[in-house]
Amino acid sequence: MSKLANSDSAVPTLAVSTVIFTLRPNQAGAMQLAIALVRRIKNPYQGLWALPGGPISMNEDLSTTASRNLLETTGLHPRYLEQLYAFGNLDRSPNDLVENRVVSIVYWALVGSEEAAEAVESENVQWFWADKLEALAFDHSLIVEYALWRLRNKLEYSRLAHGFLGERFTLAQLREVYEAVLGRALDPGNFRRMVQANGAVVATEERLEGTRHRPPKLYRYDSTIDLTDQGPLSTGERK
Amino acid sequence: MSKLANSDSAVPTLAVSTVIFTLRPNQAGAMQLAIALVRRIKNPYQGLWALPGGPISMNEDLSTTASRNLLETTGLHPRYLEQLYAFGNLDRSPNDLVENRVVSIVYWALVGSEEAAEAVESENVQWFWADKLEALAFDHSLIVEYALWRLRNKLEYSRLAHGFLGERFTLAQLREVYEAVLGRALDPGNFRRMVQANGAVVATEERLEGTRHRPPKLYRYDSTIDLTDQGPLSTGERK
DNA sequence: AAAGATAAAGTCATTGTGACTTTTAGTCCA
DNA sequence: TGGACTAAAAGTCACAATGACTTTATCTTT
Repeated sequence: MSKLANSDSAVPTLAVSTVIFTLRPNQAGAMQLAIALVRRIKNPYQGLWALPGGPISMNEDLSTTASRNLLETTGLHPRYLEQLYAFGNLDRSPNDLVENRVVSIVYWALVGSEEAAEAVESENVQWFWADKLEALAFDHSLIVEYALWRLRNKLEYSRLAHGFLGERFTLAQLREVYEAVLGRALDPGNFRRMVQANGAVVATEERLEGTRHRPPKLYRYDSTIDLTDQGPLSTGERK
Repeated sequence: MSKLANSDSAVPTLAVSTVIFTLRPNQAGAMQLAIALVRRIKNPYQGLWALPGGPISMNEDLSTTASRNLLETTGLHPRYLEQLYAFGNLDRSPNDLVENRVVSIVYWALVGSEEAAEAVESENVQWFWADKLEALAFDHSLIVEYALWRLRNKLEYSRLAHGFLGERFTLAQLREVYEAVLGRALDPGNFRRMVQANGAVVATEERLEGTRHRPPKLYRYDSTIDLTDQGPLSTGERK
């Protein structure tokens, strides 16, 4: 008798969840793609890891709910946020719980590396490497796999990498982001050519000092481009 | 006091709508992209045209709800069905109706030309040319615009055109589908080369007789590929 | 001053593509 | 019966994009 909305009117519950990506250095010092997960503290799937999320709010846009929820559970501010998919199939919950059907509108987010380094990591909130995830609660493994695919695709014709980096960065750092997300090495020369032809990134006068080799130029994004969201709601050009 | 689920527990209503595409010959006999719309018979927006849709069902997958609803309101069977986006912003309804917030999970569908020709067209269900739509109810104009963009994009690296065509077709017919969807003429020679390089389409032994010129070969799709859906739920390769 | 390292620029072959031409194989009509 | 007509089908050419690779430049370290 605890569920108010769900018990007799029998409509699915609406929830918003988010797949949170960042880049973190591994033991070897190389950047690697990581995902923030929360531990479930009640059944079903108690003890397993799952995507952070929560119920929808009556007075918020969906994306606002996603980013507020993300902030509340992990303390993180998304640098990029986009809707991924609405998951609502009947078999999402264990068989004996079909009465508690949940439709999840899932977003995915990027968080800057610096912020991710400072943040959280409590008993029940932790970072996991994206390429070796254990089995997650519900259909969340499937969701993460799909989010990974979208991230990798979108990286190519978008300036998504900005979501991981600071204001100024070297081309080697930018390439490291691409390599970490795509999971493979890229040719430095060809990468440079590709980035410069694209035009979204411009060189500054500054250089990164303190390396033990020729100091690389620092670059920045063209700005004048809002990163957050996309989707059908943007008024500008679609890309 | 009419709304049961919505009055005091205050959760948004969940609905499923669908953007239904087909190709129909215009006055000049050329194929053109069309969309099926239904007329609203009550407020808000009474009398305006809108996307067909309905409430979610407790015992159906989202895509099943979409295709059932599509069949019930228009009599059409979708040849292709894919989730488009979940629309749930606060400003979707007129200001005085924010209490009745609706989150719409929108699908888009393709219907074969022959079936579309036979079907419906009643007082309250009609086909409209996709490129000259009047203003629709709610945010449905925005939704249709986004669906059009997705259709045009997906056409390129997918065998979507099959959703409009029959089993066997000439390359000229296939090209006509592309031209209608993309809204521009394509070079016949280059189109032939592109399709054959792609490999999704194979020639049959048959030819289309009865033309007043050299009879073209009939082609068919490679089959072994299920067209319906895609999205994160497919087990096969992602494309 | 030489070694080591990466930045930065350049080379080369292959592929994909838009615009266009030529050849082929049928129908239509005088 | 034969030439006009039409679109199918194949081919040509120039150019842009890209993967693999080489060369040169510029800094730090020893």
